[in-house]
Amino acid sequence: MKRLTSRDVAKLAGVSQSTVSFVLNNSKKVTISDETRERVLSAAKQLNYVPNVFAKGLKTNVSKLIGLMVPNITNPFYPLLIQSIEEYAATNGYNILLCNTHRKIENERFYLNLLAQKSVDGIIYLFAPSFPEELKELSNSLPIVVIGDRDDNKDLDTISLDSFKSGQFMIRHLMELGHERIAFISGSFTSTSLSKRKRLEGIIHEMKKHKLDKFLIIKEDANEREIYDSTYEIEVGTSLALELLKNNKVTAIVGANDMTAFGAMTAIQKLGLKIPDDISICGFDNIFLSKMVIPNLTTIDNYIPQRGRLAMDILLDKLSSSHNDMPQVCKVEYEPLLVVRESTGPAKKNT
Amino acid sequence: MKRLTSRDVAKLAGVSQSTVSFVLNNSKKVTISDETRERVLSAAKQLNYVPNVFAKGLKTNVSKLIGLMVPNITNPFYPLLIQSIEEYAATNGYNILLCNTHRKIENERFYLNLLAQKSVDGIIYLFAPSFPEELKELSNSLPIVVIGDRDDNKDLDTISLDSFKSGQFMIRHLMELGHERIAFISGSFTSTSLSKRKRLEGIIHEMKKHKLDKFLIIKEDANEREIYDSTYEIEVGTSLALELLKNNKVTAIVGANDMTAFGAMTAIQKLGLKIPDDISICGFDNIFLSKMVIPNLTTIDNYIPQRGRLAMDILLDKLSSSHNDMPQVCKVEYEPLLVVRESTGPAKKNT
DNA sequence: TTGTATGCGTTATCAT
DNA sequence: ATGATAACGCATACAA
Repeated sequence: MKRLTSRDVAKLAGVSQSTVSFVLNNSKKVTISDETRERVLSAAKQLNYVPNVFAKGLKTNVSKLIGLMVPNITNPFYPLLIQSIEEYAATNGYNILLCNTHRKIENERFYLNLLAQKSVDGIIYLFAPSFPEELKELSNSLPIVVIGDRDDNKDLDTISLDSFKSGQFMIRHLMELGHERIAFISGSFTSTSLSKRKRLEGIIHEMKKHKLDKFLIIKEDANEREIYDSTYEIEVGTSLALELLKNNKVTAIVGANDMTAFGAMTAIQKLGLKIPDDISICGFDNIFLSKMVIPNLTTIDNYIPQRGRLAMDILLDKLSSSHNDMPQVCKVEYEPLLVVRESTGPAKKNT
Repeated sequence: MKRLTSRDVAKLAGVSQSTVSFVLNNSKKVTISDETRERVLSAAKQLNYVPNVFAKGLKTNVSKLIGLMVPNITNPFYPLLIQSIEEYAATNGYNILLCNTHRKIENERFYLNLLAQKSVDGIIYLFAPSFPEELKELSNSLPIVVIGDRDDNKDLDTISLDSFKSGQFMIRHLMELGHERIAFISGSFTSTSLSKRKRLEGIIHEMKKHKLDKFLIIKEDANEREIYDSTYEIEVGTSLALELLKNNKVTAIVGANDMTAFGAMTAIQKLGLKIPDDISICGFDNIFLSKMVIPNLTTIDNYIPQRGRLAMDILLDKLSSSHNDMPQVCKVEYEPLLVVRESTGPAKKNT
């Protein structure tokens, strides 16, 4: 059973192989009589003909493949992003090549090489790339879009969201509720977790503005653990919160993200404290769990699906528009959105 | 800037193009002097030569691509599976082509065609395929492995786990704790959720064995909703549990999976009941969240990472072993493992 | 409007 | 041990 080719279709339809190619590609440069077109089409259907990607690619140099660099697929934040990208890609005939880096630079390196080999048509990064210069260079030959934080990189197309502002927004919200003694807890800052860092900077900036920065406590996990699943983020939240509340009086805890906030909630409940009566808690990301836990978590929405689709949109745009007519770098920034739920309330007065 | 080819490497190394091919592929049929080999290798490195996949594929018909059919990537159950598969695939030079079907049969159809076009080297299904006959046919030309439930399909390689037993195990556990009035709650059974159905069957079977089946209450969500993210499973758990507890006296609730169980926990807490003192609750899947919530959830472990790796192992095996020497169907079954945690306890006596 | 002919960059067979 | 050469299946410039 040998694979059938366009030549077989041609034979059945009684035309030449090139005519088959014209018909099947809807070639505009050539006009085909309706009758031959019909014959070719039905012959192709009858034989269940599927063009050979390799031969096609060899001529056209397009693979209809998009490489997707993901830091950690088990963190619920990313599947949402992946889903929106994948769905949109599929409807446009593109497939997603999944590259889960585990936030390790050597994996990123590995996949970058692999993607080059597979000659993907484009790459989407869901985190700040570790080799920006190299990617900039690469972006001359294939479109690359980064979904990440503001200033993740100067020279690449980026769909960003200003995490600095996210931090500010959250603190403003807490201050309006009367909170002054606030703690920020976070897992260790890896090189790829720019967002966390920026959130903290925003927080510090806002606290300073009101001369309250001496009341800010920052708890960061010391051990640089391997992050293999998001259990880590939750555990860190629990342990840091427990440690924190042993020695400090705070009226609000800000988690570096929702997962860490969940961990902290667990700790608080363990200690028999009430949220938000005794202590307010909030996170970042607005992952779906944040509206499922009790109490619902106050958080910052990052426009995940929207950004995913936009990234794919930009990619498709560059792919279609003959590739070299818009050399300028494209930057889009979303404004973070505060989502107030049940886990934050007025600061407890007496302490 | 035109792409460089093996011919360029040959020129630089001062050998013929075919020699380059021999060296780079470590061809066993031919012996190359160490000196030429060295020259070719260094020339390739110097030029940063990357072989063209299309040309290579055209000759060899291998893409080093594995299609991965996933029902719903936002359900935390799947990223774990995906991760183990992807990681193992990558170390063997294979890439994962992600196909998120949203549990819709038309998407599955769509992706199946797409995968054929991309000429993947193999396919892994993470759910019971909707077109088993077609896949059986397909499996003559490329390996297909299903990770799913026992009897998901007769004729395909399957890494299964007997969900019927899972149901039995759970009921036995609850009966040992003295529970007799038990409720099972579940989202609507779609065609692709065989596991849920089997779990329920196991539950019913075990209850019948002890003549307790008239004390079993089954709550299934009526509306066939579009499942776009796993929020659904949680919400269903909450609403069904609320409804259930309004009219019925039960001492234990079994969720169709961990997510649904979480939802039920939320409802129970809302009603001011204590887990497990007033009511026991348990789920299936042992997703990472089940050991993070308070109280920890009693559940059934499904050996997710192990099964993922095994699926990839089988695929790799079939890919390497010249493809036709083991025509028999491969079936592996894992035994479900009961994981007892805090959410189940002795049945409340007085009611 | 359709058919002929060529080349894309490999691999692999056959000479040398 | 190495080089010339013929496919692989398709797209496309050119001829008819």
